[in-house]
Amino acid sequence: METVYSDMDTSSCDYSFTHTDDEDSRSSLHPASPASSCGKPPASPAELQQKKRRRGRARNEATVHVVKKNRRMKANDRERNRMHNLNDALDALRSVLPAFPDDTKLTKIETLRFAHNYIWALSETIRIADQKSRDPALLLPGLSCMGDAPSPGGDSCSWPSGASSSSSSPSYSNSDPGSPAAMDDFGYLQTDVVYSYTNFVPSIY
DNA sequence: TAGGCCATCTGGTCCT
DNA sequence: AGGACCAGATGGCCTA
Repeated sequence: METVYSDMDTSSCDYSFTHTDDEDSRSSLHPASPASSCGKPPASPAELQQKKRRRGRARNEATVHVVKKNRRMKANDRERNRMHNLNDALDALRSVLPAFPDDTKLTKIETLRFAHNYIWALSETIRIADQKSRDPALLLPGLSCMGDAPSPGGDSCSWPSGASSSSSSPSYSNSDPGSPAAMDDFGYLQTDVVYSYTNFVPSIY
């Protein structure tokens, strides 16, 4: 794409710039046409004087233009860095989330939704464990898999709908079958938390 | 080839 | 005034 910068006094044939995206990175401005090639007859001293003034103004505008351009480039640079920081944070988030067997990198939106649901699952686990520690006799129906001995088969473990008045099921439930994380054999059984999480995965994703 | 995801640019707005 | 943040536009790459 080429943009023509000609916000100067065009009648003077001075300082008309062409600009391409490539040139942006090099911060170059090209005079499109030399001032002497306007094909006009020689001007009177008064006209020359006026022309000089106009050219001075054009130079000022050219300076303003260059300043603006430099400011834009700096802003672009900052924006780029900002987005890189954001991506680094997303990578850090991915790194603390359980990895998937097929090593598929979660997309940005998937990472955020996954993290949201994962946090929810963990807090549910803590809450239920806390409840159980206070009253061991308390057995929550539908959470039989949350005990001390998770069944590796991961059979009918599921999160009870409305297990608590203080908890709500994750709002981000993407059950898109085409999603890279929709997997069947997710066999990480390191802790109860992870176990409950892994059993939860099919429904949170 | 369409659709999804991503990086980058850009202009506007808000904040310090 | 300058930087941070945001959202829209655009183009490239990849995959079904």
